[in-house]
Amino acid sequence: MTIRILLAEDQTMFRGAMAALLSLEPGFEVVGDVARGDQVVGACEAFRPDVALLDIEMPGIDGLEAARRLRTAVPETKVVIVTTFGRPGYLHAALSAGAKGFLIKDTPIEQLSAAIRKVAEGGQAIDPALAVAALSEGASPLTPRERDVLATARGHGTIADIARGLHLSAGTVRNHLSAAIQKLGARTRAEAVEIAERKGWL
Amino acid sequence: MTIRILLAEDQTMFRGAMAALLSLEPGFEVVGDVARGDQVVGACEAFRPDVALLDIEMPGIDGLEAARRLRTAVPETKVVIVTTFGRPGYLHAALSAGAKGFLIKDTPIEQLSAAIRKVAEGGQAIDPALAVAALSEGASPLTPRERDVLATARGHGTIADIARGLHLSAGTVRNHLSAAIQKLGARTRAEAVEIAERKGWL
DNA sequence: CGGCACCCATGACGATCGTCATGGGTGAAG
DNA sequence: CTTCACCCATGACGATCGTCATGGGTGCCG
Repeated sequence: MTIRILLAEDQTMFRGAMAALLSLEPGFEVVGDVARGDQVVGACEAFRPDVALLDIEMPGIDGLEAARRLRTAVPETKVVIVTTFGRPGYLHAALSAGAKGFLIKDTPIEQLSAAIRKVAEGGQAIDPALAVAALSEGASPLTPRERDVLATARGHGTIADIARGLHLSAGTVRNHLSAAIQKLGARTRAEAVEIAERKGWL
Repeated sequence: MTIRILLAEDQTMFRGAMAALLSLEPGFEVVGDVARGDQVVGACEAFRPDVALLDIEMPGIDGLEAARRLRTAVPETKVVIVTTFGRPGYLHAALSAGAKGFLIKDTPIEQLSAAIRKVAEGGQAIDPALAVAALSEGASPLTPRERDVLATARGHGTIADIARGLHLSAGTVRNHLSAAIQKLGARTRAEAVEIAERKGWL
């Protein structure tokens, strides 16, 4: 019985290479491949794959959001997240989105094949190194609002801009930022954004 | 006559997939693959490939620096840069580093194969969309020192830190940053760093 | 009900930042 | 030699930022 796979990945070259390679693997069949997150649900509804390989960084909606929607729309399709960045927050988000597998792209293809088989059989496949990292890092210390402010701070320059973007007073924004800066051990708004982004707390 | 290829790419999964796929292509032979920029020259000296496929973002030294060193160390090996980010500055840097080809990873594999063949025969293969972008963007407006200061600003938080890292007075750093901010049309040091990074002027 | 955490806001303080004017030193181009 | 661009530095100014104290509002939980 062959395992039917859907591929979601925005880099055309990588997507093509993976599709070709997985098709060669005995017992695998790549039934579709998409380049955008917002095409995942539609493709899965059409092809009914056993496993969906989702990148996180994609145009449209990201892989995590796609996984969330897939869980209710096509629950029989198991999700494996394959991402470039081993951010601990990503693993948390992926698991709570119902993903059964989580690998970073810096792992050999043999492990990817093994993970696909394991997940197709109803098991799980989590990158062990990332699991310990996620445990040691812990969850985000930021309150939801602090997260919002920090996320808006990435891109817009001045505090006034952020305040305008969130319909808040400038003082409130400064307070949230100050709290975030302290919690993250940063000394600048920019540093705080950098840290939160690296840990996947954005 | 087969084309001998060396692969330099830090993402294991991508590297493995490309190696497998290119090996299947008739007339191609992947003679080696490395994961770090500082292993490129050594591997090329050992294997003498016709074409070296270099990623830019790599640990050790980046693909551009590797291309520069390769030109004097193993001049018979032609360089093709394959990178994730289509930053105009990258194309400039790659060409002046002696690269014969330049593609972004968001292009089909068939075009990669075609580019490899063209370069192996002594021709060139430049992504046309990027070429026009590089021409319209133009070269970096930053002076060398402004570039240094901006590069140091990415990471270190306060001006005092940057000044310490470059053995400068805080005032001088502020002046260079002010000039860079104006030239880039930014309103914040962080914004200026962001813009310069996106255009490949870091 | 009484904590408790989070949200929003205000005001004030010192530190830092971005801008400008100014000046001296170097090296390449005319 | 003059001009020009770049480098480094200093000082001063106003704007912004990060911190703190304080207060009122909400909703959850023991």
